[in-house]
Amino acid sequence: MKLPEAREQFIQAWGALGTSWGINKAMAQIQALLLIAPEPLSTEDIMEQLNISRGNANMNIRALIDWGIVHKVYKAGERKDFFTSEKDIWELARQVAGERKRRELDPVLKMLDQVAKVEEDQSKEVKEFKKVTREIEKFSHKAASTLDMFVKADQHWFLGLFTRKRK
Amino acid sequence: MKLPEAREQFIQAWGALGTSWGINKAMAQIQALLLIAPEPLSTEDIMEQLNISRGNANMNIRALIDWGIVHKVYKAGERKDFFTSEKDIWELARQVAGERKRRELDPVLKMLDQVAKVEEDQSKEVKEFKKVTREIEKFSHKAASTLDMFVKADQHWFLGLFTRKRK
DNA sequence: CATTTCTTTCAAAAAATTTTGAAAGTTTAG
DNA sequence: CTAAACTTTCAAAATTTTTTGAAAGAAATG
Repeated sequence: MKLPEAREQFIQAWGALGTSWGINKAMAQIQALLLIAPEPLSTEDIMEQLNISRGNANMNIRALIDWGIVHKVYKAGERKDFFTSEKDIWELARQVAGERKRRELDPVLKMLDQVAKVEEDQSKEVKEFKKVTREIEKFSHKAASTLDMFVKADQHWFLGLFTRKRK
Repeated sequence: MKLPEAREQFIQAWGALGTSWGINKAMAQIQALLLIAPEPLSTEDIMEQLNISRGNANMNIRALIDWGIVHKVYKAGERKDFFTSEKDIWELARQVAGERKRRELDPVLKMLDQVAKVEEDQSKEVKEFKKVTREIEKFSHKAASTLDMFVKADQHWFLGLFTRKRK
């Protein structure tokens, strides 16, 4: 297999994966492109390689920067902005996990806290509602602290966790 | 807070959460509704409570059944189909994790295996491509086996894993 | 086996999301 | 300060996804 074909496959698959995780295709593909690029790329490089417009490229580069996984790089003697992706896959995962927790899990926790205030009574509707939401709350707190741990942990700890012999 | 308000909040939030994880709103909301319903609901119940069409309800109920988290229930003396959600949140998480692994992670592993065949040469483009994809492959295999473990594990094991004192 | 009840399908419509590109804004160089 | 280089914005267009609803299909009833 030749590089251009492999590249194409990689970028397509990364885009598709992004899509099923609620990340738009262009954003995922830009990230894929930057991941495998040995040097930082300019907006124009990205536009050309992925066949997208300037506006689209600009918007999604900013979104990636907001996620903390793409960085602006200044090249000496160049006026353009250049961009690189975080290349350490563990760091990438940590960053994404932290952001998604903050953006999605934290609001759920807040909602669960709110709905926990529903008045207790004898109806089975309320009983079931309370039961289920309480369980989700417990689970979510567990998930939240697991994620926090992952975000703070070093790679070695996490790797060791699952290879440790189970008694 | 009264039940109808809490219900509404819960269903809305669940729908929004689904949306940012690539699950359509109706599907997530149906699941939320079934989760907190003390008794199985019919398609009509769901249509009424969520204000959605018959086709929409039917489609998404089937999708939830495909995911293995909603089940058909036969009620004695009733001709209609009734539906319940899996209520154990751990089982729910396991089911979803297993399905997403199968649908999304496995194809990525296949793609990585494919692109690993790219011809080695001296260009830094190929070198970087190989380096990054190899790292992603290692990470993905780790993720895959962690998910497999989670899917097979009992709740207690997983809970214990993260509360165990770290040395 | 005809009728009623219920479920499924799917083309068309609606809604949501993404993309474009041109104009406005900013920064840098001379 | 002026012009050129570059970046950002955003309304409109394109695309994708979701939803609708009516018609066709199945299954149960009497």
